Amino acid sequence: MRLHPGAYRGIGALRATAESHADPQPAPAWIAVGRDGSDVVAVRLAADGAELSRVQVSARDFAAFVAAEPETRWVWSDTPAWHPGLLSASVRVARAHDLRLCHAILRDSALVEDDRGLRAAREWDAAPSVEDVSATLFDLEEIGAAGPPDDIDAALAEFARQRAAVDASKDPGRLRLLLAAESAGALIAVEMRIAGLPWDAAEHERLLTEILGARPAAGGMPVRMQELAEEVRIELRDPAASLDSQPKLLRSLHRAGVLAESTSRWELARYEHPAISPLIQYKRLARLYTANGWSWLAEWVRDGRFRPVYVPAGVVTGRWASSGGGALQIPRNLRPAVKADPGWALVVADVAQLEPRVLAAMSGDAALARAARGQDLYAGIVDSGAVATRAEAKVAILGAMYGATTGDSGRLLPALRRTYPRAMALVDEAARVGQQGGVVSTWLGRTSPATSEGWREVQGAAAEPDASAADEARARRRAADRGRFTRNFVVQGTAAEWALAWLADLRTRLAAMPPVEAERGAPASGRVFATRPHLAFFLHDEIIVHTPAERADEVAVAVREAAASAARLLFGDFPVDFPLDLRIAQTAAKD
DNA sequence: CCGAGCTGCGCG
DNA sequence: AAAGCGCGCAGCTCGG
Repeated sequence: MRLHPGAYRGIGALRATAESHADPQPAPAWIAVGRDGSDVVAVRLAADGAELSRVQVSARDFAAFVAAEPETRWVWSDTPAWHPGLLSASVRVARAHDLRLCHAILRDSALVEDDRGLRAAREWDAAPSVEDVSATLFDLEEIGAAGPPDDIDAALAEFARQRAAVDASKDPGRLRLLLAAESAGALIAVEMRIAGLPWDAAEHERLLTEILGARPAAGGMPVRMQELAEEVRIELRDPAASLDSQPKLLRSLHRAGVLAESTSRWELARYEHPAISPLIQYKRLARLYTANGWSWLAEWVRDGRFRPVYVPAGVVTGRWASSGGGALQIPRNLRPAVKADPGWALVVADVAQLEPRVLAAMSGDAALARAARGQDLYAGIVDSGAVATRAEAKVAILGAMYGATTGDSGRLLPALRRTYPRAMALVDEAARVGQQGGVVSTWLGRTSPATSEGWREVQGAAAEPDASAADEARARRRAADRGRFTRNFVVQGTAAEWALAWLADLRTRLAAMPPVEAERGAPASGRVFATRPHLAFFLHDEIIVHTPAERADEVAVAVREAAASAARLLFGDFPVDFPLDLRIAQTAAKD
């Protein structure tokens, strides 16, 4: 699995960071920073890592110091601990190296030959810093404890370890690319929280009232929910039936002759009973009410912006997680509330079927890549004759990536194996390795966690001569679970890398666009972003850019070019498309 | 009263 | 129609 030789051409910031000190051209400088009381110590580093100079800057002068070094690559402990302060001073760095995130990658990467130094540096296994101090007194202790070390000596020592690990690794090029993309993502995560997602609270309330009925006066349930609950109780002939407690509801259903084993929607739907339909409706509304109702709106939307905390690499596969506000779960029916400011527009884009396309590319499966040539990969699979319908193609591909063994999906896998042997071999091999306790890696070298002690104990117990049938069954089950995890890891993780490259490249393109006049700005987006297009949302394979309306077409081009760059950066000239569904609109409503 | 664990459901 | 991956969050139950 060599990286395509052309992979580093033409990609701006990512490329510059990725090539780093191996580049024969004079590269932009590295400057590592650390805190010393309220001052900042900045150390300029030569290409070989030697210290060139050291200065001490007061906190108030730090932003100006950074602003004077536009080409510099800043090496810092943890992006949330450094970037917000610069942004609030209207300074935006082009490139950074996030020591905490890069530590986690290199510590576990199978490409790193000797990870002993990194493993010993346990202080870098810290959780990310929490920079928002609008916290309660109770939370403050946690904030003090959070984050990796932020002094200059720790930063320099860790940076030296990381460079040595990369230089001695099996594939420095890939790892540099991954570290650059990860660090760019860390910048973007902070920037998107500060800019926020433009959110029309009035439209949100209108939708709530339309769906749930009038807002309760004090602590009560919305009207429509009350009505549905009443209807359920009447149909169950159980005036006291509780709809919000799973065990109680189950007992009520049983008394009414509905012998469901759970109260989940798909199971209830199988029963014929007049209480079922209003109950399912009630549950749908209750979900909206509790997860994204008026309380959510009051807590999370300020000044027309939803500002979640994004957590880069919060998922082991490298996907982002989020903390607070459920940013990764905004329900489709609330998307009309995502609305551009007056005079501004949204550019909403997502990649159609990102994961199977990534699988085609990383496995070098030309047949799957051919099926992926058009806008709809599933239609392409039908055309290849592997399966009969688009629905089958979808369930088969998902099953291949998730490790389905039964049902429609499992039944279709043999056909998929015949038609796409290389793609299937890649995921099957990932599953085999994981099942046997090994680790697997993404395209750029992020590696799955080692087995846990508990997992190894279960496997060990089953291997004993006196192991019971139950021991063996448990071990087989746990091994299969892990196989499905590693099978999915390589695809989900590589898709996350593609998305990071897309984001990073787009960020650079947007930053290069000329600003609009201040009076046409969007002040709620923050000083740095108020007058120019900026990323406002990211979710695995989807981005939303908030832009002055007259720049929307230009932004759309940039979004497409960034996707093409990401594909080239990861997979070189391998012929696989990553087509975007892209629209320019006032709202993010899905059609 | 608090926290862990479970269930169910939203997103990809 | 609901098996197979990854999450976060709300509400409930139950044990301490």
